[in-house]
Amino acid sequence: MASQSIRPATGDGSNGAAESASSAVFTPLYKQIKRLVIDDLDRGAWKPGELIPSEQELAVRFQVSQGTVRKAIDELSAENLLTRRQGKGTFVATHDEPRAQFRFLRIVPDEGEPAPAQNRFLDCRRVRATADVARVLDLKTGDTVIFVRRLLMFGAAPLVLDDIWLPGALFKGLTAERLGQHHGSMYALFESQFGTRMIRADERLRARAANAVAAKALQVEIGAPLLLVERVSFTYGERPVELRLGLCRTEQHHYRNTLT
Amino acid sequence: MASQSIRPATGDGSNGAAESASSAVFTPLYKQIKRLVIDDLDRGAWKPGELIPSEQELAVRFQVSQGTVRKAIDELSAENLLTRRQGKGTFVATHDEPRAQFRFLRIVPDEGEPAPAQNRFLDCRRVRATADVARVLDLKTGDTVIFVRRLLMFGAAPLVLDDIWLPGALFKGLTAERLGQHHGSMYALFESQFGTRMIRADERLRARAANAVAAKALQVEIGAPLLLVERVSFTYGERPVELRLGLCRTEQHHYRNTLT
DNA sequence: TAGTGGTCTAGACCACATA
DNA sequence: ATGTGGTCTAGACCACTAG
Repeated sequence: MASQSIRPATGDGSNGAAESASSAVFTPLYKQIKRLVIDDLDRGAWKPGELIPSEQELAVRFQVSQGTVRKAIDELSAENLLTRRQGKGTFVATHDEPRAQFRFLRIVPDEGEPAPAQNRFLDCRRVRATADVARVLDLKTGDTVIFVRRLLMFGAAPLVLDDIWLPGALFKGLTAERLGQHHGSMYALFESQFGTRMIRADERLRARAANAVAAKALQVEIGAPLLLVERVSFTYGERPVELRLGLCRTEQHHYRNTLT
Repeated sequence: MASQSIRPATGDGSNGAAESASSAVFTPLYKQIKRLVIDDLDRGAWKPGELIPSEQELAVRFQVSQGTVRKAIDELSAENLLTRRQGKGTFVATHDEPRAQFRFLRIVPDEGEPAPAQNRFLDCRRVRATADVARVLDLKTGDTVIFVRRLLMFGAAPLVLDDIWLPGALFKGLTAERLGQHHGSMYALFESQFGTRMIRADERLRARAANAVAAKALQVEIGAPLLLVERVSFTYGERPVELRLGLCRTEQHHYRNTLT
């Protein structure tokens, strides 16, 4: 199965693949393997947290050497789609593992260790997508989307007010109750209960004065400076699946980032 | 040269290195090679932009296979310390190449392409390090540091006000004049004229109300919300070499980030 | 044509986890 | 003992650059 233009095992070291006619662009074998594995992940052949076949098994399946499979998995591992565990095998990455806990939560306290935050869900309902929301989520204006308003608390102190929009088709049955019952990050719930895994996000950060709604929720004065985080999250295939606008107090916390 | 605990070319596939006594921790050969190359970069054996020896030559020098050198260089390339160019060779990365131009400049316009920004240097002088500055830069309180105040302009509009502190010992002779004469990024000047290359930076972002100084420089009202970016930059060996506090207007621009 | 990095293979052995 | 990923080698050929 799943062996499109992969080379037919010639035995020499040449690349007998990715060549159909004349002006075909050169695509390395391991990139093709990578693509096939991503497609399998996308269609849910293996669920988050599950063990995928061994390198040797994939090598046989795809009719390439183990080293070529290895290079493909190396990249998928670097992109946080897969997780390697020596002696055990290779697993589909998940938002549950503590290692990935703060990958999508960049707000941390100025002093001390990042403490676990509590969610308070202020709203959760089905609405019609505005033109803006529809454009970002690649939907049509008026399509059903789920709107969630969440207050993130660090202890007793309100820290972030998030407005979140999700495609209704992917998140049927999402309610404030289910959100409240779940323990762990929202993305962990999304992947385990709705089969949608967030693998990348683009963010835009700005400073913005608190409006009335934000001021009340975050317990600051109207006009107080807040950090606005606009996030679009993507699943496999660069498909956008979440729009999130977060307003954050930054007197005792900050958004951390590393430039490399 | 430079062949410490590297294996003495046994010919089999085993790892004859990194083993001195009994409870020695295992360190892969390619990690050792990587370390040696970084040390060479640190001591300036090859300057930014220069060609380093070929993989084959390094393999002979270090008495390992080309594949092992390759893996070391792969990682250094992924960390932006080296740049590979097929057919040409491997080069020391530099802040001049347009590819790396926006690696340390995350402020971009909401609409349209990132336009080149102009610098206006408001101040540049030698001062004594305060306790805070000394701690961050790993100096002693009272040590000489260079203080630079810069206004970053997008066209005629002031965008970012940066206060920058640099270790005096590393940047002797840095003046507003030399800063003004140089075309290109500050980091490009630092690496070409002072031999200090920034390879990583940690940032903390907050929202903050404009004070009198910032309001005047950025042409906003006092109290207007600004994005505060606190940056500590590092050179080889995790040595801090720059503290930067930037205040940024974000009505028409934003700080972009990608979570992966 | 020669030299560089890029890909691919085959096989060996090491480190780690589990039974 | 077995199976997994992790490292290392040796050698071949491909893609790209430049003299």
